Amino acid sequence: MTVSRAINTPEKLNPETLTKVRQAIESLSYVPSLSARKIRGGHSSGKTIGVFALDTATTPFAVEMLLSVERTAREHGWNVFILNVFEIPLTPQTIELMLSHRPDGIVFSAMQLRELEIPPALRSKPLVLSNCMSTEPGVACYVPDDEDGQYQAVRQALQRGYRRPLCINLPRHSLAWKLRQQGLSRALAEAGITPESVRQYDLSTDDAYGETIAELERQLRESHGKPVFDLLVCGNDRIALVAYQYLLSRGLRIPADVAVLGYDNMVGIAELFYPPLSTVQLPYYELGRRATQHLIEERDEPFTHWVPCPVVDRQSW
Amino acid sequence: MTVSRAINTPEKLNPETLTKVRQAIESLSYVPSLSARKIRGGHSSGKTIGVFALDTATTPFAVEMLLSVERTAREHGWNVFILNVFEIPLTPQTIELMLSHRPDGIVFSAMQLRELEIPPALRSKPLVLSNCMSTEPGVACYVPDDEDGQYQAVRQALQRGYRRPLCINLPRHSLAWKLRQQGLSRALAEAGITPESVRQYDLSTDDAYGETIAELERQLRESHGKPVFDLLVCGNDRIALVAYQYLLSRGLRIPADVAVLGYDNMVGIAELFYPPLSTVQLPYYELGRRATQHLIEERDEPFTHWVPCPVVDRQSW
DNA sequence: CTGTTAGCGCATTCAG
DNA sequence: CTGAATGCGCTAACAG
Repeated sequence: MTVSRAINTPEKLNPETLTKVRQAIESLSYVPSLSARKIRGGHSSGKTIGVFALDTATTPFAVEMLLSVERTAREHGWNVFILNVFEIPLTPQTIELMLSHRPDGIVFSAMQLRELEIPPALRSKPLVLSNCMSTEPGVACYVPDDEDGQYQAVRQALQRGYRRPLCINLPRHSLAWKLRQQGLSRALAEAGITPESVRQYDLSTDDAYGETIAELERQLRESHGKPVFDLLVCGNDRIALVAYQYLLSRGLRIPADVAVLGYDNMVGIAELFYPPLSTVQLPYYELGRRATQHLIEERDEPFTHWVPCPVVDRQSW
Repeated sequence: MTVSRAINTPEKLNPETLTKVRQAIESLSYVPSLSARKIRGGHSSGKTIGVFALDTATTPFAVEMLLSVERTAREHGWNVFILNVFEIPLTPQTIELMLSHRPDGIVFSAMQLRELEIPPALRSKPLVLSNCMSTEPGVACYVPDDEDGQYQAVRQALQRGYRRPLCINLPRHSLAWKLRQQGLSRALAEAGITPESVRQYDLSTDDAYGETIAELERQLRESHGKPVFDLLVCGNDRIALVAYQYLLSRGLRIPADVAVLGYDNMVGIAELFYPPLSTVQLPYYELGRRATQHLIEERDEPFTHWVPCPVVDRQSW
């Protein structure tokens, strides 16, 4: 008991006793058992957040979101437990593993923005989604404000004088597609450009490679190598990467001949574009942070929270 | 007690009782508490591996290593707890947090190959390093066999007829530098090329951007745009990415004018090179898997285990 | 086959 | 200020 007090409420101990206990702790390198603390229920050792992480393998850039959950939680004295999952729906075993940790709150995070079904078993606890949305309403979720992100970016591009955009969009079925279109339209409208006049191509899958090149080739062929577009708006940085190489290899200069705008701001990659890529940042860190705070502060706002996507101003426009 | 048996040794129960218990479990959606199980010490619920993960923020590609730890452990009924760390040496708090989970074994993993000092407090438990090495001997570690990886790749390139390589290497102080040089020399020697005759440039920092372009520019200027090298051996895919864009923008064709060889095989990126990048794969998944098995099988082989780096044959050579 | 006892490590409560 | 009793959820060991 005295040891317990030495650790949790040292001020309640006689200084001499405290010193002695501390020496013992030191020499034995004693550390209290988290399991034993948790079992008692008295949350003196901090509560626990359980995190489901989807798509970590395929989209590692987004791990920032997990790091921010971990950081934010720890700053508030909470513990975090991350469970990587590779498929949805979650298997019963996976859910049980999560629940067996007795989390005080659950974060469901997807590295790739998606909509998904939340198993009822999870709704018994405080739950928040990060970078994903629930098919059913009544669940708090934090997602990138793609509408505004795309709007801001295109608006800035337009302000710089570009007038003839070509868009290579994410697949139409993706959650972001519609939002981005709205943002684009809003910016276009403000500049007095009719949406119908802008060239658009929707990728059919997430694989950007072949189609991006094919579309660019088509556009360039039509105009004998001189692009009729002066701004290439890409659904993500991966598309932009492919486009860059293709454009560069055709002797086109970026941004002199054509400006390029990405989306995502892939950590450690976007800076390596030649020239460095102007893009819109997916706010992974913020997503994780806010979702975590939602849990910690026991907020009751079971709706969609839009997190701003800052425009990252580099040299491709 | 009967519930405990229903879960752990159902065959010891009367089928009727079992059914009843299971119904109760179902209707209450009861899941045993991991903490309570762990506290008892009897490892009926599986042991626990604690993982320190360093550099996760800056090098997210390597998360595969963490996923394989998680998978491998789970396949063997072990639990995993990952603790991301952002700096070394580890702070006492971080170490305590790890220890408070009472792990049965510890994996120290670095996303970026490095050498580091292991705090004595950790050596009290079974310990294994993944993608990093200890400054002191006597610690088991699993690291990429960069010597052989570089050797294999250059050998294959030489077999394809390339004869005048230019190497843009990792910084000289990096752990991989020497190994790669040895592999390179071995391949060169086999082909009868003297190491002195090959052009080499060592990056001064991990930031590839400026120096890579400057070096390429220098080389091309010397020879009036016609490269005297027919093979560009890059210390990593990021260097290759920068080089690609520069070469392409100078009207050079890959691999017709110059072949490019990367290193790392960055997931989701190397495929997007135009043309797709031939590179050497850093075996993150294997690193994690073997390190984990080392712990699970309680191996006693406290030395460096070299894990092969497969050559990934794409279209840049 | 099922139930009882006991104890894992900790912290709340109450006694000294 | 310090200690003893108690119970958290679970299961090994033993009793019925």
